[in-house]
Amino acid sequence: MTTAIHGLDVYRRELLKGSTETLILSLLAEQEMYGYQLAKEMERRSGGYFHLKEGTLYPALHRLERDGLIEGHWELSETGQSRRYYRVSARGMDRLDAMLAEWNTFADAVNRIARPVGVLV
Amino acid sequence: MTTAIHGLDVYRRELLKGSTETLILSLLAEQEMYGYQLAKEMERRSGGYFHLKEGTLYPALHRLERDGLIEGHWELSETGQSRRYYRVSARGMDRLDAMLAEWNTFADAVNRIARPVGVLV
DNA sequence: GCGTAGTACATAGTAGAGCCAAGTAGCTTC
DNA sequence: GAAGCTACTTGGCTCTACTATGTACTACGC
Repeated sequence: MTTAIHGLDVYRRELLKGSTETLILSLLAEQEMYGYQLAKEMERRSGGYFHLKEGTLYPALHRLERDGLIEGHWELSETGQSRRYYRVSARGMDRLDAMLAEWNTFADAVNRIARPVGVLV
Repeated sequence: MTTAIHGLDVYRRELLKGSTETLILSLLAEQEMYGYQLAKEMERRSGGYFHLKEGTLYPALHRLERDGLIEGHWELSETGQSRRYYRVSARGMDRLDAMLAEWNTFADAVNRIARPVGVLV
């Protein structure tokens, strides 16, 4: 019976909702990257915690590009594989700032409710 | 044009996904409450940041009860209104501990990616 | 030559959560 | 008796992460 464990898996997935785009923007703001590279980098930095699936990553990139927050262009690697590199637009940088501020506010609010004064784990 | 603002609204809503149940469990772990009271208390503590809508709150309570994490019972207020009070079950307390630990891990992972060393807002 | 594995991107379909909207119902105030 | 607050319920909608599958190229071992 994996019910209890499964509950936490769902929980982690739901936590991720709304954060993936911030995470993607954050990484691209540092450096131009293509999708696959981005997924690997995110996994590396989070110590394996974040493992973006294709069905999450690519639609998210498409959304960000559609909204004008990132800009993509094709490049051909030396091995002959096509890669789509993305960089953050000016508008995307503004949005990233706003999202990070929002994340701060959100995390503070959660801590005010879930972690009353003096309670440490 | 409210496009930019709207984007952030969506972001906040999505951030909330996966956290509401933790927040509800946290408040109920301190004290028995009924739904309406819980919503007010959450709003009060978060300084108005969290404003749970009925369509979010009550289904969430039903889910938590269905999963055996909280237990509810009806009481009649002195004004004659029926209220459903909830308290956290033993299983719910265990789950809450796991969720708070998960929240910590998640928040750390986000900060590792979105806030590289030395970058402060 | 062929199977396997890794790289790299795309997308149809599914499930779950928050929200809107509308409804029910009791109480108070005017 | 209409409005407004309290208090709970539910159907339908949207959005997002995931599953699964497909395409296509490269590299390796046999």
